Amino acid sequence: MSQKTEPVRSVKGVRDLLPKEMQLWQRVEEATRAVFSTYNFQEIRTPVLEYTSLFARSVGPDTDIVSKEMFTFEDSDRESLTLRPEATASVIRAYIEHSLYNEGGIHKLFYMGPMFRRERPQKGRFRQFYQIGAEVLGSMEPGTDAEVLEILHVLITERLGIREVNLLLNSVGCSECRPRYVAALRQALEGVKQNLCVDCQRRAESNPLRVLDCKVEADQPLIGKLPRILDYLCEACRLHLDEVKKGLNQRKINYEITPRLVRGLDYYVRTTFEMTSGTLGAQNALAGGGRYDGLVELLGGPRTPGIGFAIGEDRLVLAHQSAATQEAGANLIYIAWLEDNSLAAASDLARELRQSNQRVELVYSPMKMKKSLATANRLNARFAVIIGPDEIETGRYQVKDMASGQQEPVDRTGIGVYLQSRTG
RNA sequence: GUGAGCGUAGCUCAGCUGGUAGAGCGCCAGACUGUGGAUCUGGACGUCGCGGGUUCGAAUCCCGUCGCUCACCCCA
Repeated sequence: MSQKTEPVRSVKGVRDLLPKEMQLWQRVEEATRAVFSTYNFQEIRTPVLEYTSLFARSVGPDTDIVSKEMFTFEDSDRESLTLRPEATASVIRAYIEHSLYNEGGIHKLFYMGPMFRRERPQKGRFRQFYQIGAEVLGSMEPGTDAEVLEILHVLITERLGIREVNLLLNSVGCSECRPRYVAALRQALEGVKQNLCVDCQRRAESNPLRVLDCKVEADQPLIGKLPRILDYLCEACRLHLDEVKKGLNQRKINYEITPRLVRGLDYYVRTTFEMTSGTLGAQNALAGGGRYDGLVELLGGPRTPGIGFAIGEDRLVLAHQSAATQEAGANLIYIAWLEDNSLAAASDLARELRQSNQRVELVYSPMKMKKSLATANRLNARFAVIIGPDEIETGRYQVKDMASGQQEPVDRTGIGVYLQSRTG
């Protein structure tokens, strides 16, 4: 009889952002643009689709992102394409491809948009997620690092009022000093690794730095005794870190030096950081980033220092949610018409009000007064304009303030001004 | 990739040890024929995720499967 067809549905780990939640997203994005603008950052948009080799070369072939989390497929001309898992590589690619370095000076760029990683979804983690990011190209000054961190701080804690925020700071050294540290770490692990969890035993071989990131309680005492990268930094890296710390102190931005902070992308050098919030659940990283002085060169451009960060917008919205409420129909004007012959007058008025940028709702189905006002109420309208035979005849429409219930007749010709002055 | 929990009305959920489906909210209508948010009355809406098994009988028990959620992992 009624054989129901299987309804279509969305792909695992991706989701629709419905109008109700989009308000929050819009507010977050507006604040973001405003902040970036004050620091004279300019927006850049790069494609979602890139050649796979871009990420293999920049992010690193042995990272989790590249080795198991990318949406990669072969195009019909046999080219391997990938849905971007992050945007720094793309921004650098664009910087090189369009020879922006020839313009001279420092490039300060920001972007926002969807990224894709094929992970198992959970709270704050999706397969299509959104990042807001910034990249500064052409400055190796520690003052730049401090300003980049200042932007994060201003946006997240000051502008968006997110609570329980921690800024974790570390230096992962450079190509000169990091290998020395990794060697020392490997050696130290040889002695103790049989007492660590199975994951750590594996990491000790494949990626010793990852051991530092282990969260297993029983492993902590042993990990605490491992060599610290800060003790192995070369002179230049140590000075750089000191200057960044000074910059943060001067700005009165709280941070925590975290020698165990390791980033999941291979291109980072020197300054690395992460911002977490206790309001988020297990996936508590709100933003992360660092310096990547060798990346532009690695991707075929001129030697150019860089630093940047990426904020997880989904998580930012999640954390922002607590403090946010906004009525749907702010300043909405609802037009309640009563008889067929008043519809024309209603739609004329609607068009006129809209021309002066007022938000107007006009429903075309005929309704009784009672239902019409109930609709206005549900839409959370600020005013209802009542137009019926009496109003048409007198040329004065009833304007009702929905909050107070008060209403008064207003001259047809003066309605625009009347409403304008009351809805701001 | 691994583990745990959960899939019943638009939403939130109840339904004990098997007897064939309920509440609240929401929605629609009326009480109130040109005045909303309160109240009352009535109404519509369910392949009980899907498939199979056990049984006279399954939302309930068993197996499988799909989906969602959270956690591990990893990261933003």
